Parts: sequence; C-alpha cells; structure tokens
Amino acid sequence: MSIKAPRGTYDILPPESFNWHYMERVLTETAELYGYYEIRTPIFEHTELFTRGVGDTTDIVTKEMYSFTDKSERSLTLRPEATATCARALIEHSIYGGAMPVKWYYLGPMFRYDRPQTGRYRQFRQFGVEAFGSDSPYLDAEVIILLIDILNRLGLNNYELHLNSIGCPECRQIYRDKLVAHIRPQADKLCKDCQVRYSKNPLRVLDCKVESCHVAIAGYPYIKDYLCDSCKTHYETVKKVLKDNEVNFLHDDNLVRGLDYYTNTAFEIHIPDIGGQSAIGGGGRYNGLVKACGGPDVPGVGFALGLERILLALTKEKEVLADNSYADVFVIAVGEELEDMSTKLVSKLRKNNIKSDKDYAGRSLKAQMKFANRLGAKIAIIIGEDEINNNYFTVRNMNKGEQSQVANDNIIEHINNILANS
RNA sequence: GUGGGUGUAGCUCAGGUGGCUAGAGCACCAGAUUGUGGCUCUGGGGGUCGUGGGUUCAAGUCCCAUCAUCCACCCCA
Repeated sequence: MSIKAPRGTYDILPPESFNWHYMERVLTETAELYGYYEIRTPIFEHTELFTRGVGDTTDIVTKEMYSFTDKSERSLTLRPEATATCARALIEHSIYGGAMPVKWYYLGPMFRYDRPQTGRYRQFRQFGVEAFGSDSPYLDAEVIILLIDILNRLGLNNYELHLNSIGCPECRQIYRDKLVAHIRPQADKLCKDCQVRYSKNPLRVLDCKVESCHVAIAGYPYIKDYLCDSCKTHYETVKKVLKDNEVNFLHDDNLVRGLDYYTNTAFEIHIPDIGGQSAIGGGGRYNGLVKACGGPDVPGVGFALGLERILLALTKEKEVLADNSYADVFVIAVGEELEDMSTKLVSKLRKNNIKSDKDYAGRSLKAQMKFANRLGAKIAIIIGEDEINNNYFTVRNMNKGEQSQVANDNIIEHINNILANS
C-alpha cells in the first residue's frame, strides 16, 4: 500500500457515489428543464486558452494551473474551469452563426494546483451553465433562477445569494479611478495583501476580510453610483425579474470580479456554516470573453457550482442521501452444489430488471443471510434441497421477517409484488 | 506560496516523566443456533507504530529530517 492517490485527489466509493448520482441527476434534469443541454469538452486544452480566457493576472493562471508539455512540445493545461473552454467550442464550431442564445451545461472535473483544505481539492468537480448570444437581462435572471431552483431541489435552504453589477469596461474604469483616488491617501495602512490588490486590481480591496482595511477605506465610493445608464437599467431589470420570481438576494457592493471581460451582473452563493470555503458557486455576465478568446463579439452569462462543497452542505446532517441498498434481492444457495441454481435465478431476476446479487465466498446459509442483510436486501431467496425437490423457492421478506414458499414459475411476479409494496 | 495540528489494526482512537510478547471499540471471519439476518455472548485473523537517521543498555514514546494528511490564510468552486 505505498502508492496513494495524489495530493488533493480522492476516490469516490460506494455508498458515497450514490450521493453523486443523486446530485448529478438533480443538476442535469433541472438544467434541461430550462433548455440547457450538455456540452462535453476535453479535459485539457492549449494553455493559451486559459491565459487569455481566464486572465493572465489571475491566481488561477499564475499559480494554480496544471500545465505540461506533450511529446510535440505543445503546452497543454488541465482545465481549471470550463467557461473559457465553452467559449472556445462556440468559436471553433461557429455556433454563433446559428440561432441564439445557445444554452449549455457541463459537469465534470476541474484541476487547480492549490493547498487542499475543507471543500478544496486539486481535482474537484463543477457543474455549470453558459448561455451565449444574448445581452438580455432576462437571461441573467434565468440563469440565477435556475441556480436557485437547483439548490431548492437539492434541499439546500440556508444559502445566501449575493448580487452586484460591475458595469461595463467604460463605467467601471471611471469607478476604478474614483476608488483608487479614494484609497491612495490610506494605501500605506492596508494589509500586505491589499497593497498588492491595490496596484493589481483595486476593486479586490473591497472584499478583504481584514478589519483594518475596512477602516482604512471607510467612506469608499460604490460602483452602483457610477454605472452608466445602460448598465444601471440592466441591473435594475435583473433585480426586478428576480423579485417577480420570488428569488431572494442581497445586494453586495463588495462583490467584484477582476477582469475586463466580466460585465454587469455578478453573483455568488454562500453557505455560511459549512466551514472553510463558504462560496459554493458563482457566476455572472462576461460579454467580453468570447472576443478575448479570439472570437466575435458575442455576449455570455453563466455560473459554476463546486460540487464537493454542495455535497459538504448536503451531507452535514445525513450521510447518505440516496437509496443505499446495494441489492433488492439476495439469492442464497444452501451448499455449493446448488450454486448453478442460484446463478440461474439471479440471471432471471436481472433480466427482469430486479436488482439482485448472490454469494461468491462459499458462505454458510447463516453467513449469507447476514451478508444479504448488510447489503440492504429487501428480499432473500433461499434455495436448498427441499426447494429443488419440490420446485419452489423460499422467499423471505427481510424487513418483515416473514417468509413463504413460492412456486418456481411465479417467482418474478411474487418478487415484483413485494418490492412494489415495500 | 504562508501559518498551525496530526501520523499506532480496514475505520475511530488509547498507549503520564523512554522499560516485558503494542491495546480497545467498530468492522471482518467463525462458533453458541449442524436450513435463516438484525440483538447478545464467546473465540479468531489482522500492525515493518508514516519513512529515514540520531540519542540511549533500551524508542510507539525524546531529537532532527522527510513524506503524507487535516485545518486556516491568499485565492477560488
């Protein structure tokens, strides 16, 4: 046992994998209800896609990418997120030439080289949606309504939706200048991280958690007061549609995005009490992204959810969310010479779509019963000499502890009956 | 990248200031009940004490290094 899963990766075993199936079903079925359909893209891309599409000053690109050189000296990178990938696919297949908007969802692993902690892994999984080709604020709202619908269907209640508008490059630049002018006299009072933020991306200073930074920048201007008319109208419409559709949100002046191709709506979902990283998802509008990736000027809006973090929140109270029975029926052969019979019966059950299993360890009847119980079997079928000689099966209802003799020919019907009533 | 905690059985963990053959609970296997699970009782298998080095008559225990893991920060999902 010397080789272990690499740092920041982990195995999902049953019954844990049941939770993933359950969650993924809710995610994909809900998305399709809203007209979003799955796009499956490569798990690695040319490194350049992410330096351009994520931003070469972001932490993701500067210190978290899993990049490697292949045998032909190409620089490739395990995808750290999927939005840039979707933009690439949109451009590559000239999807923008057809009917708009195009609405996609994706589900799968992402990779970031980072120190693992609660709810953070080097290989983690995201579900996200992207809608390209419409600048309508109603589409921003749809994406958010979908997100909230998903959380509700999963049974999460204690989340907070934070919402803000970061305007367009034009009005944001005016705001940025105002903000920098406001901070400049206090710049030396900021924490070490904020010193860096101040020069690199001043809007980031706003969501610093250090108390002294808040004090230092007190009275800072809000971006909402600097939005141009068009951006202001866009944001007001998004908020109105959310209210009309009973989605609660908190306007958050400190919610910002770093890069120029992010525009207008920005939102994040927080679950305060999962410990560690409370952000389980986020998204917004990115009207400049497709162009930044080398395509035409196509607007877009979307979100991504961190699935480990969602599961963390979901399993806080109950460990296994889905049906955790490994087999509905367990077939027991008493004595090795009857194993041919149990094998045939298990095959018959399976052909009739009854989830069933049998012993492969040469166990005694008692031990097989115990095993059946542990698998969560609802029914045990016993085949012994008596049964063979008289053409019947002994069927035991494991929950009720009742058992009966069932003629061989009636077995499927009988089992289906019990399962239907359990 | 920065700062802390922890590495002993498959899992959760005991093992004061070093000292006999390293323990418990759970899990697993078997028996009590020779054709019947869950509860109980009895027994059994399973550990190079993360790894390497050092101190010592003697190291699971002390020291150093290293790796792993967990937690937090930066940042993100």
